[in-house]
Amino acid sequence: MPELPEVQTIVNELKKKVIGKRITDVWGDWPKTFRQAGGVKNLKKEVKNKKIVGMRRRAKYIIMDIEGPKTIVIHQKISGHLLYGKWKPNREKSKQKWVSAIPGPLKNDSRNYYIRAIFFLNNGYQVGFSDLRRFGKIILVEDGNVEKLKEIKELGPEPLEISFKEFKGLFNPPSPRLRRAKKGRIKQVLMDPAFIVGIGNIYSDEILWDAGYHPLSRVENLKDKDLKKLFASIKKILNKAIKYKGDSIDDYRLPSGEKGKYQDVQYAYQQTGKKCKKKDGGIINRIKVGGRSAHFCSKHQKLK
DNA sequence: GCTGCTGTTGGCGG
DNA sequence: CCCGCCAACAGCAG
Repeated sequence: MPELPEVQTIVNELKKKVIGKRITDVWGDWPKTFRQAGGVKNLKKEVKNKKIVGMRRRAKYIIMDIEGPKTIVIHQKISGHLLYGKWKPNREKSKQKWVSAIPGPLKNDSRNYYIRAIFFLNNGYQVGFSDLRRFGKIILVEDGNVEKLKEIKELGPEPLEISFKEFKGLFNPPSPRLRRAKKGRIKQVLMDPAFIVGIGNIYSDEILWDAGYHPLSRVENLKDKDLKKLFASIKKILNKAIKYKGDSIDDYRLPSGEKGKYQDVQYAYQQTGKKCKKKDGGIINRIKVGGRSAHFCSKHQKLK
């Protein structure tokens, strides 16, 4: 699933390819994907012949600035990921409408088959949006209104951009976000984008494994030294995952179609039944927390 | 054929 | 009001 490290990787890699290129055409076949862009037809009209001038990440959103008054905002949701390649319409009768003209993972990894949208560029390449489950969203917004989008304005801070002092302030009053001390189960708090952004099911499990807290721990029970430990693990794990170019255990792939490498080193997520990598005699267990699966070591992750 | 999984929002009930 | 649960969205695996 694309979380902060995956979205950051896609932005980093794609930027190198598309900045300065002109969008010559847009294709799409799933109206819901484009609802907040006024439909594919409107999106095409607004972005055609516009140069891509910037690309950045906010939370799990990709923000693509183009010439003129509009900005493209993309959320990849569960299975979406942006790819950079060349696709041709498939002439044969099949579920697949576009087929990669470039051999390798774009062509042979089924996670890259589900092309729902294509931005055609003036260098002959295309940015394809593969999204098996079709939950992804492409939004078109006035440049000045990006931060006012309802999806963006309620978001919490970026975990890699805040100090410990700011982090601590999120839990304890006085905080601009809180009237009273934050309460709740630690896994759900980490995954709450209105509290802190970019952390989903994979990295909440990984961070809690590293920090040594059971996912059902209550944040109101954390002392300053516990918050310090948690904060250090957030930075450490997210930075490590960016270094590994994300986790491809599920649908996420790099813009090249290749897999990230974090799944080769991950500690907890989807490791049910395996021995804990701390070699502490613990086994990775799985429970439900807020309707989501939580994976944790039975030995070293303590309930607070 | 049914259940579970997944990010995010939103609604319901205790 | 707060908390926890669940549906919705879509498709595939088991």
